[in-house]
Amino acid sequence: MNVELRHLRALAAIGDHRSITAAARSLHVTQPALSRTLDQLERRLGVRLVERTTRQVALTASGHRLWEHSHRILTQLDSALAEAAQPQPLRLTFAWAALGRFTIPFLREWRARHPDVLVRIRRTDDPEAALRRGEATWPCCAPAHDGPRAGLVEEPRVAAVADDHPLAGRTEVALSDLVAETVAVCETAATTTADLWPCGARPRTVDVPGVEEWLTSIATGTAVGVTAAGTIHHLPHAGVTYLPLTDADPVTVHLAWPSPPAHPSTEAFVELARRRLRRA
Amino acid sequence: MNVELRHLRALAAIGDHRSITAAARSLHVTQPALSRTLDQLERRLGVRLVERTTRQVALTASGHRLWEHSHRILTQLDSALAEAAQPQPLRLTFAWAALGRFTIPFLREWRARHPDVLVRIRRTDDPEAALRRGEATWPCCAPAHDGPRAGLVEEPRVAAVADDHPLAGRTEVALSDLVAETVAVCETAATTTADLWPCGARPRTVDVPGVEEWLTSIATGTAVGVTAAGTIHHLPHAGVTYLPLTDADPVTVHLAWPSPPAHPSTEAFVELARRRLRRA
DNA sequence: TAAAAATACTCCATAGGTATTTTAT
DNA sequence: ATAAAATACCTATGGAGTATTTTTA
Repeated sequence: MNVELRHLRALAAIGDHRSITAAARSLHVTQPALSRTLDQLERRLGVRLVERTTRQVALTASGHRLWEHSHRILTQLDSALAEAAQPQPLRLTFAWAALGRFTIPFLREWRARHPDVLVRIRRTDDPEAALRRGEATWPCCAPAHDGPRAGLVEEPRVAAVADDHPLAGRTEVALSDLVAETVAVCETAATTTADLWPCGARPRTVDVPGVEEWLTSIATGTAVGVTAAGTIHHLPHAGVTYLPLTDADPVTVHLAWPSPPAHPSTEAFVELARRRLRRA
Repeated sequence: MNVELRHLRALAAIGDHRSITAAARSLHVTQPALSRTLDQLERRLGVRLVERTTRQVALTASGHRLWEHSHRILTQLDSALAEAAQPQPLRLTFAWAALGRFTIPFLREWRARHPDVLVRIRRTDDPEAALRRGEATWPCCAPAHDGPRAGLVEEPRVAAVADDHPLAGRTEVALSDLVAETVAVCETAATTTADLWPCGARPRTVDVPGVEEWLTSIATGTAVGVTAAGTIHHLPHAGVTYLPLTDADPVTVHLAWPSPPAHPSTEAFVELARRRLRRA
């Protein structure tokens, strides 16, 4: 059964007007053409859809169902096409901290230079997956990614502990202060693992599936965390205190993008990021 | 933009296979044909959907969105057509009591004689509207309907009062017992109005929008109701007591159907109903 | 250089138009 | 008798095939 959109449009209009002539007018075709289109649809489905005499046009049970479905499907198609025809936003995905304190100024500059290319920034627990699917145009912080990427700003690391944790009163901590703790590590987008500590003097770790669970386990005192300083600005932190980690190497924030680029402005975006944020 | 289903199918397959040649194979068309179809779609939308070189095919941001939407729309279309191609159930709609105690035996006989024509029976507050739309094939109890109809069984009327109403202890009531009460009358599908009482000795009435509200207003003691005896079997009646109404004329239950009939078995159904249920 | 996409061209299937006939009220 | 749907016939658009060229990894 080789049904085409014109068949759906035909049934939709005929059901609306309860008249083939009137429906034909509304579709800007002639009455015989529409008559044949309806006949075709019925033959291809093997079902009577419209009960018609020269005086009266009425939908059958099947026709009524398909009439409703046709309207729904045509509406969905219209919005899908309208959406596709519009310029798509450049999607930027991050798990922890995007570009830290540089995020806002950088996006402001982008907007000034490319006012027509919208950037939509969204947090997700698994930016690598979004990158692989080609869905998110731009995950940040993807150290394990083997596609094209650019190392940008360096962020100092900070420790995250519960507000009522013994360390919370300190003004700063060292790696050695955390060895006796349990450190929460995000499974899909970790910025910090036990490798940060010298071999032999590593804390216990516990895997958490996402940022939400990472924060919760810290706020409840189940674990402590280590992350990039930018996280402080990008995540809610009720019940969590962040402290500078004095002796840990900084994190390098990477920008990664799908190859080939899903969005036409990809190259321009990378270029601007490189110019403004390289080893800042 | 004159997009057709073949464009959606093309994009769906190309997105799946990430190759025009492979997608063309799966669609049983040649590679040049599919190449042109994709090109057409992009031109008609004015948007690049697939970033392609001779070695690599990848969806753009817009292409990815439309690829997903295409799959969804095509799936919906398939099921809509499959549903339409199947024989539709004969829909029977009622507001209060269908055919009362005859409903089950009658539908059993129908099923024995027409095992291939399913009957779906559904309650609604406004069967007349369903009938006008041609959606429900068969509302019952439509005394005001001016289309084709058949008078079938006669049902005695009963009074409905709250369990804790003074009349609830009686074994039967008369119309005069209800004159001092407020009678709830359904706006869209009333079987009983104040006309039932002799002129000059009529009770106060209150309009309710549907059966649900009718039951509630009775159970809470706000009003009492009068309906056909079949209602007792077809409606839940927590908190409501039904009593025979000794001196009221019985209700004639009608069968009404859309003209022309939406379902091909309409005539057969009416005929059987007439034979079995006329003035039963 | 090899594999895949794009282009050139040809053909014919069919959607849609005009003219006319049939049908139901 | 009249208005609307169905049928007959014709035209031309454009979708799909074959053959070939172009491109990139």
